[in-house]
Amino acid sequence: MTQISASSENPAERRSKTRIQKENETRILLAALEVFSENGFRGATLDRIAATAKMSKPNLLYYFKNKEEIHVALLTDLLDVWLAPLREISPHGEPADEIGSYIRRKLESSRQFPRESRLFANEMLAGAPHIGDFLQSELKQLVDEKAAIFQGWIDERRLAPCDPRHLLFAIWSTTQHYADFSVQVRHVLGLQPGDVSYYEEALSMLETLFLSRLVPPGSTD
Amino acid sequence: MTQISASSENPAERRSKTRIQKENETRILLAALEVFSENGFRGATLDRIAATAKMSKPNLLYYFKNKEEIHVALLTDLLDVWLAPLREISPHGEPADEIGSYIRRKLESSRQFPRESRLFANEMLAGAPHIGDFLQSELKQLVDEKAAIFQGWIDERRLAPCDPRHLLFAIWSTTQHYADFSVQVRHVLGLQPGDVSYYEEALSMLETLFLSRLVPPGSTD
DNA sequence: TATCATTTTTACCGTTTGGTCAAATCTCTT
DNA sequence: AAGAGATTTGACCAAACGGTAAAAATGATA
Repeated sequence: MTQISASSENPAERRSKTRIQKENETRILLAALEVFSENGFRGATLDRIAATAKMSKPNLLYYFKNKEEIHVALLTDLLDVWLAPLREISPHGEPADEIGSYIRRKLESSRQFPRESRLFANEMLAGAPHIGDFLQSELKQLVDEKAAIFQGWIDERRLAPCDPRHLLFAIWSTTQHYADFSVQVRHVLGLQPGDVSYYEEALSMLETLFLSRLVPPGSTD
Repeated sequence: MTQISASSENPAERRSKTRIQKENETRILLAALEVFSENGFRGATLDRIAATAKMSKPNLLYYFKNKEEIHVALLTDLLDVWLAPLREISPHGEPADEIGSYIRRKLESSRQFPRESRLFANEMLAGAPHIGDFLQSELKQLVDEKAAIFQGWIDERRLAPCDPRHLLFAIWSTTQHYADFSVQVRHVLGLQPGDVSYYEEALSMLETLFLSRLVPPGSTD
């Protein structure tokens, strides 16, 4: 009697993945990330994903049963990456340290995972049809939790009075901007297509903005 | 002899537009803005634009010769809206006033034209295939000009030392975020789909962030 | 009201798209 | 080396896609 393997003809439902299966799923997801992050869900095509993955379309559909399933797999992976920096914010540190290191983590995430960031941005622009539930439940809950930390600091006069959730929005937008709008950043700075040297200047700017004072006290202050 | 009208069969090339033509072009552009801003150029379809405009597809193509021409028309209109707030920055005002009013203009622009903002964002995410030239020439030039103003203020110690162009990036990202990521903002804040009441809190946050001090001076500062 | 230009519709075309199927090939184990 | 299972491919399909042609309907004007 041979070893029992999953009876399903669908490789995704098999108990343990083969070497080839692991390799190909990785290749597909990488190619899909490239295509989805540029054109969004509707603008992406299976043909382009297959071509990018150097694989025939039916072969691609042997590993993922349809377009949506690939997209969901990418988004699922993405959400962990997206949340990780936020989770690390601690109520026990100094506000300046905690906010500063959060900004650094977020900016580093933009540099390391620009396509993931654009995938997320595309999903937002489309009205978050696939991750609306996540935003309303998991993310909202985590934001509420971290906002409470900020509010504690505000009450202790260790942070300027402000809406903590909007402070988070400001950190998200400024850091993600360098991934999502990298074309614009490069064009305006006069850099070459692949050049990402602006991240150091970006960090410097964001630390000035969030942790020190941009406009000195003056007559109109 | 009857009045000479343009001999072309293409309504776009006629000298003066008829009432119906003006109405229908407006309807089409409005519908196209809706569809393009949600799904990007590739993700949008003529069928959906036609349906949104309550018009048959061939009728739509009677006014615009193809999909790209509609997109170009939208982007052309958009760029003026996008640049307008930036142009107004003056070297003669106080830094805090100029930056403050620029933020207010930008944020107001996000509130009034969220779909235009998302259209722009979609174009960026796709790698700016249609407006890359604009970014490299017109926008870069204007940014350089305004950055020089900021640099002047920095030299005069009226603004903290920072890269002026990254300061502009920070203003762009934070203000546009409220249009581009409005779904996320609403979900995190627990607001209803149409609710845009967060713009007042947003302005308050951004004024605190850019014009005053977020983290008070402390031991770790 | 007759006329002519403008506008709208119906019917269509070739291509692209998401996806299926069965046969062929490959890989791994015995 | 053989058999079973895993993988890959080519041929195909229906629907959606961008777009066209020509006729029909409407509007403006004399």
